[in-house]
Amino acid sequence: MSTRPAKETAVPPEIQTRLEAAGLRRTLATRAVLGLFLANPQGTLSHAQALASLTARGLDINRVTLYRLLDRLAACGVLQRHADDGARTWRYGLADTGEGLAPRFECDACHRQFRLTEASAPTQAVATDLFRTLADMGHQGLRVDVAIHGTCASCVPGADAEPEALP
Amino acid sequence: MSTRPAKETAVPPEIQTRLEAAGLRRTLATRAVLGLFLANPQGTLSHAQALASLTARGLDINRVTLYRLLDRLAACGVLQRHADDGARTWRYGLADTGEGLAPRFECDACHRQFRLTEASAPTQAVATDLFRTLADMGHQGLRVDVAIHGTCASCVPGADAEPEALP
DNA sequence: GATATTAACGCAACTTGGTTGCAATAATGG
DNA sequence: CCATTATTGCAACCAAGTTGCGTTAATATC
Repeated sequence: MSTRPAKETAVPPEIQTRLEAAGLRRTLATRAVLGLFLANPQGTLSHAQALASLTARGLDINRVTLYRLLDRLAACGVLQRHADDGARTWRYGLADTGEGLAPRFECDACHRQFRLTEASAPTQAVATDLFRTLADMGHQGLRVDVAIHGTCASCVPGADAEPEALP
Repeated sequence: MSTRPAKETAVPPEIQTRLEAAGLRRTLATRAVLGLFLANPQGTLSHAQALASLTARGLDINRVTLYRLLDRLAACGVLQRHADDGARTWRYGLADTGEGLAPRFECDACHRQFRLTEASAPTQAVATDLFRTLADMGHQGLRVDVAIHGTCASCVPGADAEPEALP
């Protein structure tokens, strides 16, 4: 086990820009949390999961601090926050950077989530379609959120290991 | 103001069936709540909203009772429950009966929601597409939930009346 | 490098939406 | 009418998230 601090995942310029634009300070916690999400760009984390990961890495961050940090990152567009259907919690994930509007898969069993980037094209098409319909009705559509609920591969009965549901 | 009890909206056979299949009893509360949703089939209600409506109609139902009743109705497939992105609450609406998978519109300002039945066809198409992709990946997709976030017509700046955000 | 400014932090108390245990009621089936 | 069992109401409880406030530490400026 290395004695050096965990290697920092490189921060994409896209994100770097947003951080600076919002005037966020580069604290230990900020970098750690950012690294957490960059390590698994398609996944999402609940506050509890993130806290657990940080603690596991030796970082002792106050839970309130983490709440606020996640909020801040979401506010400046680096993270995206949405309610978890199933658990009554928020989930955070890296905000969609490119064009594609990727649908999310949400496992009803383990509550894990991940973006299905490969399926973003058709979704995008429907989205623009919907926006048009809405505009005609006088509403203003801002974003479309496509969530697929089901059982993920590793939770399907018969899979190797059935991961325990995380908070 | 009439002294007769509020007229009961006719319960569609589809729903009737599910109620009986689950062996639910036809209590005052059950009928009242059902009527609440049947009165506005496209809309959704939070627990708080439903309770307020019931109270406004003179029904004095315990908040816990309502929680449980809503749960029961959702469990037997009459209602559909999903987390409200924005408020940290559940929202209930009549379950989709027919084929069409209607996307939901969710107003960020007043938190009201309603189904866009007219836009269900293209959404359905994408859904079946997604299911196939997911199946190939080893997941078991069960249902797709399309939510559009935005500002509804009556909350768009310049509208006649801006309804206050409801809990 | 020293200093001022202010974002970020940690703690404790609080709020909200929802859940649980249990005794009292009231639909339904016979 | 009686037995059975779903449903109700109450009170206490719980988990996730929020707020107020004094302290710490990035960043900017000298």
